[in-house]
Amino acid sequence: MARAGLTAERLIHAGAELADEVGFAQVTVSALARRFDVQVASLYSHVKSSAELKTGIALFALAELADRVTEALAGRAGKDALFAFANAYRDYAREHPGRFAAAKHPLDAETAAASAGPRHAQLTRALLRAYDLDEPDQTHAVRLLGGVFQGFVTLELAGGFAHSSPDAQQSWDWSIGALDALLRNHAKTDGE
Amino acid sequence: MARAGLTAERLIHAGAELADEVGFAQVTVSALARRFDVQVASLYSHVKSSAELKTGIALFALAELADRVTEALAGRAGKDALFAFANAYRDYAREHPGRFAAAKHPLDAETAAASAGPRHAQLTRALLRAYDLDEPDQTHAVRLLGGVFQGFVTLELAGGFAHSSPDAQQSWDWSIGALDALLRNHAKTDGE
DNA sequence: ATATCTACCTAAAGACATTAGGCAAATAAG
DNA sequence: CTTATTTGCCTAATGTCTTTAGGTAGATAT
Repeated sequence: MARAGLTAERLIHAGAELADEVGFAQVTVSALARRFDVQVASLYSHVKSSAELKTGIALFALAELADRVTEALAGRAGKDALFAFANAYRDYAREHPGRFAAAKHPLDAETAAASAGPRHAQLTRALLRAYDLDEPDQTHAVRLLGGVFQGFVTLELAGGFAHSSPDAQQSWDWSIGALDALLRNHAKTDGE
Repeated sequence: MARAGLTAERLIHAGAELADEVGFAQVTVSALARRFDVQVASLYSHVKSSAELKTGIALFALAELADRVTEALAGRAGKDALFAFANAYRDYAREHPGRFAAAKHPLDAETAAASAGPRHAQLTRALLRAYDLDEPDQTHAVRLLGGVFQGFVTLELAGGFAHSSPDAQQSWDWSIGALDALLRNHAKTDGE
């Protein structure tokens, strides 16, 4: 029999595609084996376990998303950069809902530290440079923005804003615009 | 043999407790049967399926959370109400991480409409009354707040802010305070 | 006390995860 | 080019979870 040519990378990538098609929760070793037309046990030469496979997909998605954001941020600053970051994030989630779900997959501390997670934080700090925030405000802002992006997009993808007007796009633009104003108001030593 | 006295309600409640102990994803019909010391198949007289059980826990958690928020909001308005709402939400998630995860469980449109989800939106609108926003700004604000609460708390619970200073509490207070300012700036016909 | 109902049971089948051990295809050594 | 070695994929088997079908005994009504 001809070999299928499996590798951990191909499995993770196919797992990401499968996640976008059927949902991250439905990504199983068995489904992946069917997709490659091999026996289930064969995958275990390349991934240690189902958990490791899902972690691999999570790391892949986090890195891909960070790449997108990096590209979106290039040559921009201030409000322009904020919108570019936010839209890159949201667009990725809408194009790749399964990978986005994977990116939210919990990682143990060690894995998280080696993931693209810290890169996301760095990208946010780069974006915030134009807003000229003191510490610890900058860290607060990193967390607020992370929360808004992830939370809003998650709710939108879950259908939370469907069947009601105005459409989600408008609320998104309004929210990011409001955050821009919020950040400008907090520049440097500015209280309350 | 003495009967265990199972009912759908007891199963859902026990499922919520189990979720807090071992994680919502680990709540299974089997684990619940072990907890009640009955055979697995016995549960199927009370719940149609594993999916229905999880949906039941999700609805329970959403309602419980809405109750908490309702209580927190009583007699408060403006910034005070905003902090009360936000803290009730976050405290619930920290006290009941499994139920909080359950509350994020995707529901089909019909179930979602009959859930406490719309009540959450109404509570947010009640909170926003003091900020005197025009439509569609009020809807935008409902969505922004929903996103921030859910996103920030999810990231915090996932350990995203661990091992770094300042602690999450400070970022939370800063963020909610900043949102209060944001909302005040957008009162009525206020552009930019 | 008998009849009905139903809560919980046993039994069985199907899906997924995982491990152990085997064969054949790719690769390296002669 | 042949032989030796590695290793990619296979078969087989076990355990867990979900779900359905049909039975029994304990609760409830007559």
